[in-house]
Amino acid sequence: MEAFKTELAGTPRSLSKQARRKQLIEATIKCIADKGLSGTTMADVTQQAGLSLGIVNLHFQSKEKLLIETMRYISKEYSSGLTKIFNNQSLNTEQKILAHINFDFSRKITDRNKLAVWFAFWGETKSRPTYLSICASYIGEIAKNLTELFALLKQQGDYEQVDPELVCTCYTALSDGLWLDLLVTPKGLKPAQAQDVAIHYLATQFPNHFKTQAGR
Amino acid sequence: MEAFKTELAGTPRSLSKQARRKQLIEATIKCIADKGLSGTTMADVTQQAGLSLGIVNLHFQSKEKLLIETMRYISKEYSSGLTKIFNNQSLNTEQKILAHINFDFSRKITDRNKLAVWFAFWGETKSRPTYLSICASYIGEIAKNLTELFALLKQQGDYEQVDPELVCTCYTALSDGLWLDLLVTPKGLKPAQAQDVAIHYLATQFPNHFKTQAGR
DNA sequence: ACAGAAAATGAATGGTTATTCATTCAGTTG
DNA sequence: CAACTGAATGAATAACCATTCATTTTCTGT
Repeated sequence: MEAFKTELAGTPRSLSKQARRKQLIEATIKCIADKGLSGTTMADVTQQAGLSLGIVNLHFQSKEKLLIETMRYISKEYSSGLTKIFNNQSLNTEQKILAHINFDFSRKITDRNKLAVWFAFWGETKSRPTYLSICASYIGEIAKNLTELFALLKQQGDYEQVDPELVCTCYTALSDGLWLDLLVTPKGLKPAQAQDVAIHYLATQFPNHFKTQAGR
Repeated sequence: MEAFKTELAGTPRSLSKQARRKQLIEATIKCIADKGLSGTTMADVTQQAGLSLGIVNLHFQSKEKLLIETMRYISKEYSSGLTKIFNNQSLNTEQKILAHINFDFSRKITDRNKLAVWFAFWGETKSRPTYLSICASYIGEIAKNLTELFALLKQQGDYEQVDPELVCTCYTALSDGLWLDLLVTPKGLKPAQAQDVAIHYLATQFPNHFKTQAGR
């Protein structure tokens, strides 16, 4: 029986180690959202996880490394979702772009706890370039893919004046700004409305493919 | 002589107090940009200002209050600049919008030290609603004014399909996202290019008033 | 069931930092 | 110029917090 387990996705012990790390990272996300990056202590994180004080150092060696892994965790979650869409052979260009937008404003991504973590890290980027270096490559990849999708749609839809790179920059900045809005004024814009704003912009570039939603 | 001074903008003593506070706030901005919000200590701030350790508590009572005043300082700087434009009787609607954009991407506003402070505070907003409450009223006022300008341009330019409120939301989110870009990837987008992106969007709404810049 | 190993615990430690306040310094008044 | 007033200083304090590690608990293989 133990041989069986070992031959699968790892020994029970290593599986458990991964699970513990994930548990601690998710507790960290909750703490950063609740208390801010500066207000999050090891005691907070371990209490949130329902574990003992020393556990973080056991699994991550230091607080700094826990924070870096937390940043990596949400970066990967975001970028892997988009990569899956981009590589999905059964979707055409238009459907991929639509899936991209749906993902950007999905419940998973607009979860205020995670948005709080994103912006907590962005706020420290200038003083801690490590945080940036973690997600820089993901961001570059995403921009490359999205630009390519816009370029394909330009060809297919006969949109001569469209500048795919500019549209990618503009769309990306727009979604960043909408996420900030969702984070700081939850009583204002709702995710579905934020998505409508993003579509409103894309409709200006690709009017035959995207229609601004009527009313709200 | 003392009566004279007292009747002006305050006694020399109080003037000096204001100057000291400003000096400390500016030192705080520099420190937050250099070391992050969590990494900024009282020793850092006072050393940056070239003053002694106890001075912040003397003038602001506590670190928390210093941070709040710092947030208020940059909020006011931003909103008062825009209010001045909005109230400028010698500008027409189009010129006011153009002045607004120019201000948003001016050196004063896109200064990375100040952007770092903005985003440092945004990142803590969820856990510290005080930060939000400080600038919430400024933000509301700015949105109201900008929406009004877009509504006027809609009338004057015969842009029937334009939704001024939507355009305001979209423009505001777009500039937030572009500022984030300027902060985190200074090697990428430059302020002038960011401004071109913003104009590119406005050109889709008001094509007779704004033209997308050729090339970059 | 037992030995050995890994995981988890949390009290103790040491370093950091906000705040205090007795003292010093600078400016003003009579 | 002497007395007074408030600003500024920075050593001392007290609280906080990341990290360590001796001990306990839990799991694994035989």
